[in-house]
Amino acid sequence: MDRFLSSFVHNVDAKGRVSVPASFRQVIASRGIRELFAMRSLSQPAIDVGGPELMEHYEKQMEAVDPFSDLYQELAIYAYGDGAYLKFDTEGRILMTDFIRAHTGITDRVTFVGVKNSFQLWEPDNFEAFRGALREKLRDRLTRDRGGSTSVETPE
Amino acid sequence: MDRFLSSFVHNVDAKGRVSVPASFRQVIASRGIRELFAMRSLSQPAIDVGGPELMEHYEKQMEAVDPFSDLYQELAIYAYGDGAYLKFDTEGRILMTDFIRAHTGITDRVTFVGVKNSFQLWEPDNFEAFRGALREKLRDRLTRDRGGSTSVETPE
DNA sequence: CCCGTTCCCATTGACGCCCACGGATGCCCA
DNA sequence: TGGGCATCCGTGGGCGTCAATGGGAACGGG
Repeated sequence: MDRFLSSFVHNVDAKGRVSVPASFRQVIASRGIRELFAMRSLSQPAIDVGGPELMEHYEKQMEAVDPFSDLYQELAIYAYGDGAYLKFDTEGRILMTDFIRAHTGITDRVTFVGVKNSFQLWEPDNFEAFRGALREKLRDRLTRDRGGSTSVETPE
Repeated sequence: MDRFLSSFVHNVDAKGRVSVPASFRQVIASRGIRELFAMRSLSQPAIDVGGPELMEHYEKQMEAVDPFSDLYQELAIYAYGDGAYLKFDTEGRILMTDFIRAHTGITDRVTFVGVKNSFQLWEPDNFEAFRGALREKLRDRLTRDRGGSTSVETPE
């Protein structure tokens, strides 16, 4: 039970707060994550949330780049300037800031999606559409690769 | 929590004052930074702000240049000539001087961008445009040469 | 003496902490 | 096996605190 799994839809209250799923909080605690870090996903209208590894991932990549190059500077701005800390309140809730809303389209509901070592925040309809498209894509690929006599069934 | 992280937009009042984000002031205090340096970014319409390491960073960068060359002279003038020490008032605010405004285009709002060991001052619209372009650039790089040594990969 | 700069105080709006409620779940015991 | 109970979790609201902001007063240099 140490990885983020499954997805949950939670409500945003009038103050912009959302409860982080209890199971996610458990994972966070068991991993010893103290500070929750959030980054805009590069390819999706979603926010990636996780521990410091999320940022360290980019730091590692920066090590291979000339520290005085423009690319290095740009990576630094992306890794450090384009994210935010998320603070829990005493109830285990986080705030949907403008930074999150603008990138995801979230208003009054949020889908939490577990992605192993981190999780994502989505606007529920967006995620539903994305998930549907993703399934189809994967199904096509699977049927093709397997010679595709029958469709591939996934448990719901 | 000892690095400059995330970005904030603050207002400039009629006297030219802006509140430095509380979290940045906290980093400054925890690092024991006494004097805040400000100088022009070499590659962006932004001001770099930080402690003494910032100046050392510039100096290292300039070491690659012949100290008696015109380029060196020009770099020195560019970076130092218009550089400044920033003083806080009792409220934790700094002044938007003319040289800051001229280089960045800042008028009545400022974006503070954390970049690990220092932070930057941007005119909000400029930064937003820059950030958008940067995201696109990094995303292209990600999808184009996947697995390449210089590629940028997202976690998971 | 005037102007710019720094200090001090007031306001307001956001955020963190506290408590309260209701539904669902799981547990215990008959 | 089924009913009742305790607990946990998601949710909502009230309140105190602090940060961001704005304006006025005092100070100092030119």
